[in-house]
Amino acid sequence: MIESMPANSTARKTVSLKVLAQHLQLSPATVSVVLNDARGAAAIPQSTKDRVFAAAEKLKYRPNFVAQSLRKQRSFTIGVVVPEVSEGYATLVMSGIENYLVQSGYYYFVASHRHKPDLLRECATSLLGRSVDGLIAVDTKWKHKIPIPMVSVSGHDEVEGVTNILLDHLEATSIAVEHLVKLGHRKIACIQGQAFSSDTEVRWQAVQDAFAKWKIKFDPDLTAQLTGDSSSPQMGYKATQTIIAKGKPFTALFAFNDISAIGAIRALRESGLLVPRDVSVVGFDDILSAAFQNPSLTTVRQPLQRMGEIAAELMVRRIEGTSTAPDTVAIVLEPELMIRESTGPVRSNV
Amino acid sequence: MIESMPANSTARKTVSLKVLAQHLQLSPATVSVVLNDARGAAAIPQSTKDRVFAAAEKLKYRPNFVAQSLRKQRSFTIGVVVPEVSEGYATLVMSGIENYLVQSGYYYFVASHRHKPDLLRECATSLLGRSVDGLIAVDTKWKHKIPIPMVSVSGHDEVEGVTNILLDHLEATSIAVEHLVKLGHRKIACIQGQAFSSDTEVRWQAVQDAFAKWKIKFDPDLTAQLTGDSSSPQMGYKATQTIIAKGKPFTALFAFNDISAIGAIRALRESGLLVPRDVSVVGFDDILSAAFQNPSLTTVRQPLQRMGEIAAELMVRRIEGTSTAPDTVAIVLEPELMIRESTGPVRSNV
DNA sequence: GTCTTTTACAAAATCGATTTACCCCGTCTG
DNA sequence: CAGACGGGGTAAATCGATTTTGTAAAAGAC
Repeated sequence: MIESMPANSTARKTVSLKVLAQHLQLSPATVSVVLNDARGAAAIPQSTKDRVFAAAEKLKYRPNFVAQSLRKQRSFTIGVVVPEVSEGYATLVMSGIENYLVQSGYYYFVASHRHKPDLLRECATSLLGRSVDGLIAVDTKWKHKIPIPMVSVSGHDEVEGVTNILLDHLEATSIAVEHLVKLGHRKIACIQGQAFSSDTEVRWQAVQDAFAKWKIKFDPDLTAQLTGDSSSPQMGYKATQTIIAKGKPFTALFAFNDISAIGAIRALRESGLLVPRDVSVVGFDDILSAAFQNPSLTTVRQPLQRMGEIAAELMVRRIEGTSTAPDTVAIVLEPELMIRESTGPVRSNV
Repeated sequence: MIESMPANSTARKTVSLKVLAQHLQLSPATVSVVLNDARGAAAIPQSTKDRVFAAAEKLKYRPNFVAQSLRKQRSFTIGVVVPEVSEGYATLVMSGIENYLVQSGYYYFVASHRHKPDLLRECATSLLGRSVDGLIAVDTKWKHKIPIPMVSVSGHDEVEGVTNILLDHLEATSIAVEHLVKLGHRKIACIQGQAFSSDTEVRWQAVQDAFAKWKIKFDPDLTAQLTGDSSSPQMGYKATQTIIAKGKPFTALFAFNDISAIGAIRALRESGLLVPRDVSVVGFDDILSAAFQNPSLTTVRQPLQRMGEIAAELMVRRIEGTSTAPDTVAIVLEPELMIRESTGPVRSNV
């Protein structure tokens, strides 16, 4: 440290408003007003404005985001709470959220709670502490009211101030069951979601309704629930094994989601049942790899990416106060049945 | 607005340091010193400290993060740049990054560039503008020097100040080819990665080396490159079709990654080739669904989640100045061959 | 008993913006 | 010619912390 710092040091400090103003022989206030075209900017002559813009450009002035946030009490950041980052469901929604947010100048923090209630509470408060402008919860049960706007994707709890974005589950299960029924299936096994999943209860109720509607007899022995808190196909694999172990015949299986359907197909295959020859399998979600399974998966498509986009849009609208809708409202999206190879007509000679 | 605000309004402002101090009849400075156990706290008697802590607890004082960031010139936020959010590769790395970051009190912004160079530049500057403390690039080619610490996962460019985390590609391709050779394969087709993928070049070179090492003749006709900028299996499907169309026989296929391997299997099946009976297929990455394909995928496992964790750890160490390693350094991880159902011995009667 | 320390705090500067409230000067109006 | 008005700005407050510096009073040293 004997030598003095060379003048042309590469460690160029970022220019602040103050140095920009000094350089212009103006006050920071004026420069700020001009750059933001704030009220009062009308009084500044165009010549001065041009000088300001030119200098800002030349010195590459970028307002400090943190300082701006502090002053404006807005962070242009929203928190996204998901069960797990490395999961097809959540990432599709996140991708939709991002699509919308980038174009609106927002960023987002992701926090995952791994289905642990205390972790959920913790990441909520820690996001709040980070001054996010809003919270989007994905596939997460949420009971509390929070002091900032909140949008919930596939949350089914009605909480004050929370906008829900959901799939039409009645329609979803109905078209799936209808598809199976029209293929001749009557004995339909079911995989129920994990207790912690926000869709489990609603979807299960909808399945019962669809069974009733299509006059399918409901058999508890043809049902198993996903266990464990991972989202690996392993869980669907195990669930299917327990159903098979009961020994009751069935010709179709309606899985809670694609991940479990994939595991189910493996379990079926290992016990000598071919899909779709012996058992037709229907999944749920239409994750990216569903179309490329072997056999490719017939599944109920949730427009997950779209749901993310809508969530983000609603969020931004609520934050910026341009929302016309009441805060607590539900947006219902329609499912689409993707018919692929994993379902087929029931074999009459079995 | 005629009635005055009720005293028990639910709109409780968050308590700032100032109101906490007022409540304690102390100055903000003192309270801050106590709460942060800063130098000078030694002089404060325990009784006062206790009062401060108690009041902070009672009023639920949470320091304003934005204000803290502004003052400390540290945002405890790092930027993560990925090609695409909804992609198995990136999400696994992200999940590892998150694992480490939460426990260190950091959050992260995700920005995706969809392989567009201008978008990449843009999201870099916009993250910089958000005052992130560091940048982690995942599967992204990076040429520029930036004024903050940077860690690159699977980046192969040597840039000053950038820490690289990479897989031992020589070993990776070697064990894969060895596996195929030992099964009797000699005619091995290859799917090359997209030009924009950061691993493409290195891996391709490594494949050539492995072929030389195991004395496999390299045939350009048994090679196709992934096209398009999506990461769907569709690309592997098309690539495989072009290889098949050439009409040259082959008994094994080494795909650039699992996604393309999945598409490849479909293309093979559609042209009447069974996996692994007629053609063995090896993937790369070991994404979550690889084990649950049908047939399950033999693949070279990259410890993606671990790589994310290491990236995050290095990043935090560099930010906090506790890194012992030089900034520009490469961490090399070892691959693992996951042998599953998609590979088998070559049939002698073909 | 004076001088120096230590104790126990508080005032004020700072981080980098935004925003409110003025101020000065010239011109126009009555 | 006094007062109003508008053009062209600036000083100072503010957001909510941290940090440096300062300063009374009490305690200890000699």
